[in-house]
Amino acid sequence: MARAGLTTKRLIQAGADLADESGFDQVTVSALARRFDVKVASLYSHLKSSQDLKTGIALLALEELADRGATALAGRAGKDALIALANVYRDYAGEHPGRYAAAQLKLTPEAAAASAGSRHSQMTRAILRGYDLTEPDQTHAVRLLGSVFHGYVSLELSGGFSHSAPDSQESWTSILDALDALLRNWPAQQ
Amino acid sequence: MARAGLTTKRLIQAGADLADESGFDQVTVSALARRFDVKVASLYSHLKSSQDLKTGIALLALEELADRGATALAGRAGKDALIALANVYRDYAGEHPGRYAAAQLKLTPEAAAASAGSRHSQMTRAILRGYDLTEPDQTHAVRLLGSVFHGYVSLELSGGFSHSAPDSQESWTSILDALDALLRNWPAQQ
DNA sequence: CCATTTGCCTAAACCCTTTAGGCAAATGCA
DNA sequence: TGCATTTGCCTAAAGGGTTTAGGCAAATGG
Repeated sequence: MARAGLTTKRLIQAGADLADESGFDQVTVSALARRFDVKVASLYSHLKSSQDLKTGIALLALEELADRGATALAGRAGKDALIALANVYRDYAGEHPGRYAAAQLKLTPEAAAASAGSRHSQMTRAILRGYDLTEPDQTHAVRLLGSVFHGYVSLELSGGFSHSAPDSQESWTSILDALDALLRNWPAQQ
Repeated sequence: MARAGLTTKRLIQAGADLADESGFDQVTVSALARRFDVKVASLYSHLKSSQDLKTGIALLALEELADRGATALAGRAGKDALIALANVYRDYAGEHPGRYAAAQLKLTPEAAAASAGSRHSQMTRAILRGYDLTEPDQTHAVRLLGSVFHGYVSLELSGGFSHSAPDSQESWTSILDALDALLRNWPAQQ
């Protein structure tokens, strides 16, 4: 009988595609086995567990996002960079909702350390070089931007802004304008 | 044999407690049956499905959050109100992580319409009465605040800000200061 | 070309979901 | 109080996901 050519990498890629097509909660070892037309148990030579698969998809998504971010930031600064990175998150979530959902998984400390998580905060910090913030405000601003990007995209994805005026795109643009203004005029310590 | 006295309401309450104790993904009809020392099938007289249970927990959490918000906003305006409502979300998520996770469930349009969701946007809008914003900026600001509250709390809950200086509380305070400043100086249309 | 490694298989145990049908406790009405 | 009805929890069973153990055949390599 011919072999299917399974590898951990191919399984995680296919799992990510499955997540985008059917939702991250539909990602199961069984569904993946069906997709490769292979028996379920066969996947356990390549995956430690179902959790392992999900973590793999999360790490893949974080890498892809970081790669896109790095490309988007190249040659940009200030508001330009802010908008570019913000759109990376929003567009990625729109194109890959399952992968994006996976990226929200709570990782174990080890997995988190091995993830592209630090690249993400580095990128946000890079944007802030175009503004005049010093520590600890810079860290506060990194956390604010992370919160807005993640919060907005996740509310948009769960349908919070649909079917109500104004358009989500309009709010997004306006919010990025507002964040830029805020970063240029970060309030002094109270 | 004595009866256990199950009702839909009690089941959903217990499910919410279970979520807070063990995580929302550990909420199953089976686990709930064990908690009441009852056979699994018995719960299906009170719950349509496992999904129904989860939706019920989400709706409960949204109600509780809205109730806390209404209490916190009473008699407050401006920055005071902003801080009070923001802390409602953050504190609730800290005290009830499982319930908070449930509240992020993507609801069906019918469930969403029957939920306390609109109370939440009304509360945020109420805060903005203390600032000088007119439509459509007010809606943009509502969406920004929703994004920051949800985004920050969810990043904090998933461990994003732990084990790194400065303290999360410090960033939270600073971010709320910054949002207040931003709302007082919302940039004019570009 | 044969030995070893590797990959996918069958089999089986365990848990969660959901429906169908039954018996006993609670309720309500005379 | 006594009986009929309703209601609540039960047993049974089917279906699907996870995971481990052990086996055979295909690929690999000396």
